[in-house]
Amino acid sequence: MLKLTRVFIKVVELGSFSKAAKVLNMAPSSITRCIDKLESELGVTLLKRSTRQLLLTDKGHVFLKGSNKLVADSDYLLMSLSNQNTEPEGSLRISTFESFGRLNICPLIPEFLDRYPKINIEIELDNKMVDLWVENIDLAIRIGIPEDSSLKSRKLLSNYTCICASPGYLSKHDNIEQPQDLSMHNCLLLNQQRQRIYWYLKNSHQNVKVAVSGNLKSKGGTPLLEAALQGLGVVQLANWMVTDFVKHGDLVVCLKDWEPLLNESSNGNIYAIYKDNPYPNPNIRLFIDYLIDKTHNKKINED
Amino acid sequence: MLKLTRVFIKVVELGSFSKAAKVLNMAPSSITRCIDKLESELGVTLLKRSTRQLLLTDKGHVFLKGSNKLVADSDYLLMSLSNQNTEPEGSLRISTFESFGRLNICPLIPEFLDRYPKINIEIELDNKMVDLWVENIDLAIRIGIPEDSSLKSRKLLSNYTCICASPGYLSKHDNIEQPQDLSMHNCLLLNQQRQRIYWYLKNSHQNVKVAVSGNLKSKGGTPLLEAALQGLGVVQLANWMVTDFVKHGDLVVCLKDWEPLLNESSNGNIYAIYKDNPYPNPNIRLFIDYLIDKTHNKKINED
DNA sequence: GAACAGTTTTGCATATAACGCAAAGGTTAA
DNA sequence: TTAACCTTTGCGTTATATGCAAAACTGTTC
Repeated sequence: MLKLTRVFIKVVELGSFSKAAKVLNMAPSSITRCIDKLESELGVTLLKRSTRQLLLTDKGHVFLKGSNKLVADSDYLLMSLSNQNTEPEGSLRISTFESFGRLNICPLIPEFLDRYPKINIEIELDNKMVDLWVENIDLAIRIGIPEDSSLKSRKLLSNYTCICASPGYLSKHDNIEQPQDLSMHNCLLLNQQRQRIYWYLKNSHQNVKVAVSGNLKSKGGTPLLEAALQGLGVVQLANWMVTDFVKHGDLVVCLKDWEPLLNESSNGNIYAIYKDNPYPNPNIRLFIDYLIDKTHNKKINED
Repeated sequence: MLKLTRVFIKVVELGSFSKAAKVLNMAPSSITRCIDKLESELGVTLLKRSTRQLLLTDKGHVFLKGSNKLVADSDYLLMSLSNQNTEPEGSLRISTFESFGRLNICPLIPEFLDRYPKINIEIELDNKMVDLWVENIDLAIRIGIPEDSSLKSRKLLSNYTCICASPGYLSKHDNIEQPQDLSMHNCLLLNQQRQRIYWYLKNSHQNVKVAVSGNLKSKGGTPLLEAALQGLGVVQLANWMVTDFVKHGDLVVCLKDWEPLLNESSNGNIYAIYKDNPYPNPNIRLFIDYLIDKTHNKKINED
């Protein structure tokens, strides 16, 4: 029942069975069955379902409120069994991609360690894909959800991007008025896992995919940002990286009527990834909750 | 997990796998497996097991307390989904100290159950200090307010006491004309949590504390009352216990110009104690209101 | 120390539940 | 009306739960 309740909460949170299925690494049909079973056990209808939207019933609202508390109490109980009202302590090994770690995670660590001085954090900023099991990483911060079913993920924030260049670059090169124009520009390319050769954009009535190329590639955004600031080319970077530069006029957003995506279907979200371990290090949850709290309250340059 | 938790609670309550199996209509081996699975999921040992007895580990105690709360929350949530504004029903577990429960609570129960026939009451009369969370007691009746901040209390009535002895005892022993005289008498002592060795009295211009001793001690007032009636000694008991005996001359109040106290500063009040639970069993409030109504309208031998 | 009675545990076979794939059906915006 | 996306259903496979019977364990009594 508690597992079913967790599924229900995730479904409501994402407003979709299939989205919840992705996050929970389950098939959509299993989500359907879980909600069916929960409704059957409770004897009430929780959701008015359609393929396009889910609506909470009145009883669904009542149950959601109570179930959030139930799950929180359960989590707390589990945690109190491991910590026994002691001050959180122990180690936490974190891997995060460089730019996000440097700009958004590292600044949050001192306050966390002030709050929990007995916790030791080991953090690596690098842009290679790490195997959490092999390298014994407790927590990785990544864009997108890994397909590895032995890992769990929790969304930290969305990862909106924009395509921008410096005023200097734009004054010396052809105008960029539509996506295809990017082909004629030096595009600074983010390498992730495989070589990126397309940028994807969408607006209100179409999605396009543009073949792009350029003379600078990097797995992380930092070198690309620096190159763009110096007028080397056009770059697609996350808003949390470039917002301040845009504000100061060091970078100009191009193709404002289009939303750039990170792959064919989405702009990618940033997730906390951790091992699906029946005996998890409680500091993992502690740090994730801390991050969620910080990201939700501060809106780390998400939009 | 919730199902496993319910099995655990029943096992602890009955102190036996096989007894729990009978009540839950399961095979004993299934109980073993449920507890195995629960311990595995939690990563802790909850019970030291032998074929003759089960002992809760420290972590088992922690888990028991939290699991009772979890199950109560879950039950409340289920109940709030089904019927609202319908006839009160469900269970109510009450613990009260023996003498007060026998004399003042038990007589009120039949009328309460006549009024709410769908409620089931389980009441225990005993003088040990119960942990409401661990023993899953909905409502305890006690003298004084507990220091446990997870509990709430509501005053039922004051607890005036008097010091008395039987005429037979008094005719065979020295007069009791001032508090210090009590030291020379066999005083029947109420044990609560720690050994009582003083009686406290006050009048219009002074408070005194008298060291007393005697050859009979009990946690509850009933054995002391019986011994006093038979001339064994002097006793300090609540008025609601002795008023009728005083009226019939079976007991004589001593030191009428002094008011006996239960501790250094007060005579102690009687409180209804219940868990500070955001989703309380509504029957608790119902019963407390009923008790308040009865005690205020009837003045249960309060003075 | 041995016998005994009651209890938990283990091995095993069977029953039940969970799960994902693929196809069918439903919904809504264009 | 069509297309895209989503939920649902049928089905086969896999995983888990369950009870029976026997073994092992525990504590009391003689």
